[in-house]
Amino acid sequence: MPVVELVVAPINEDFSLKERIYKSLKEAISRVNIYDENAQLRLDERRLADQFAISRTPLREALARLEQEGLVKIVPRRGVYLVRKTKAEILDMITVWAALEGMAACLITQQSEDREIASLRTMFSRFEDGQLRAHIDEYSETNIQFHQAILTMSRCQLLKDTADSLFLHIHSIRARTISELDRADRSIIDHIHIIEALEARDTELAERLVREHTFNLAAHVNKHVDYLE
Amino acid sequence: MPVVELVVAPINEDFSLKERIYKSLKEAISRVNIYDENAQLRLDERRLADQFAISRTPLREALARLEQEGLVKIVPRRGVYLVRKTKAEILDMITVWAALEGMAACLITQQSEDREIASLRTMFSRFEDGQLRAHIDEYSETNIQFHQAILTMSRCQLLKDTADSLFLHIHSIRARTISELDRADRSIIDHIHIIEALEARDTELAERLVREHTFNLAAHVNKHVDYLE
DNA sequence: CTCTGGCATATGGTATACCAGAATCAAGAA
DNA sequence: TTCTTGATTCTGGTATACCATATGCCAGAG
Repeated sequence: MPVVELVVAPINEDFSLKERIYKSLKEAISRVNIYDENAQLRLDERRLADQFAISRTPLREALARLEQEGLVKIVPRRGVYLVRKTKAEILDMITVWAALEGMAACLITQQSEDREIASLRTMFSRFEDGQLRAHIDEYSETNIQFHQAILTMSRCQLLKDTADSLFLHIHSIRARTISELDRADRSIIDHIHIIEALEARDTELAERLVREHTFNLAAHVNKHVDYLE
Repeated sequence: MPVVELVVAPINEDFSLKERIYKSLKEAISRVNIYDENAQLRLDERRLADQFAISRTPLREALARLEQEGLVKIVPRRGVYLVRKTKAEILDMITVWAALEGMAACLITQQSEDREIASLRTMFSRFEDGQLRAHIDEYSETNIQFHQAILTMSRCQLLKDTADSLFLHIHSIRARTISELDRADRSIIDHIHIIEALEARDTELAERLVREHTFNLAAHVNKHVDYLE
């Protein structure tokens, strides 16, 4: 049957400026190392509005959302500031992350199919013996993807969404600490053990390993990270 | 030394309108049974602005925050709507809640003092044998306070904050289901067992009991709650 | 009666103007 | 020099006007 009707695209195009501004700002913030001592923490509403070539109104609505998310702090009549998390807050985040990812592992052992779990293994195939240290940057990325995959496989969208909102803050920490070689070695071993526990459908072990892995990060941060005040 | 200086109140008064509007709206939303078939889900920006006697700008910034939180949905050129969660989303929330409260229980067994844990017992002293059914409404409130207390005692502020953001949605469900008498009986027994596990510093048991208790709510919702689509 | 098209209206989106508090700096007094 | 003080400027807060689209009503064509 030939097409006799005009078929048009559903058109969606995220229209609103405030939505695009929000995403754009969030993306920009994630690229700034806010813990660098020279980091510019102050944002200027009017200057930003100029740069985006929009008025302050939609920009302010985007900022209101970012404040709700804890990325910026708006101080009345003082300014808008990027928020630096304290070490205690980072540790709190890691604790919550451990709870979320642990639950995800728990769910995976109960409902995922074998081949799904097996797919986790392939993520690390590139980094077999000896290849790890040569591709440390690439591994850092894979490391993050692994944890994202765990959360996604839980099939609990909120679990992943909640973790994602923490991710932005933990991201820079994890990427920074993984570059220490011995931690990368340790990390990949932990991951393999986690995968094995998932494959064995050992709910308690899988969850325990995930938590321990995450709490190792917490311990590391607690001991070695000093740039948080 | 006599007071020779003018001593004035510390002045704080949450200045910004948008902050007060935000809280006020959130509070108002929590009082509406959005699942009632007659519930008015549509919000009118201009009418609300009139009622608050402010302009639309700060109101819209408050709405932007509420949207970020998932309480309302702003549809471009259509309107602002209160969000009805689907049953699947409620179940997801309960899953995340279980992860959070479970972690809280875990932390409590490791770091709380005995007297802190003991204070949980006193919450239920009013409802000893036979008194429960007579004060079912009051118990519903205590029930909620118990779970809040667990999260607070974890000393992980983010754990509690994250749970609080879910609380608004779960609140009405928990309050509604608890009024079935047999569930209240079961509930108080579960709570006592949880407290006993905490007192015994049995980390794994405490966490498991908390999770099971929460998942019982999920199962109940899954089976008996039909007003969510 | 049914359908089409246009107009009036409602509603959120955006731009702009103005306000008030805060910071900065300069000038003058001690 | 140092402190006070006031003016200027900067910044976020708020109000208001206007825009574009969605919706509903109604008249007119068929």
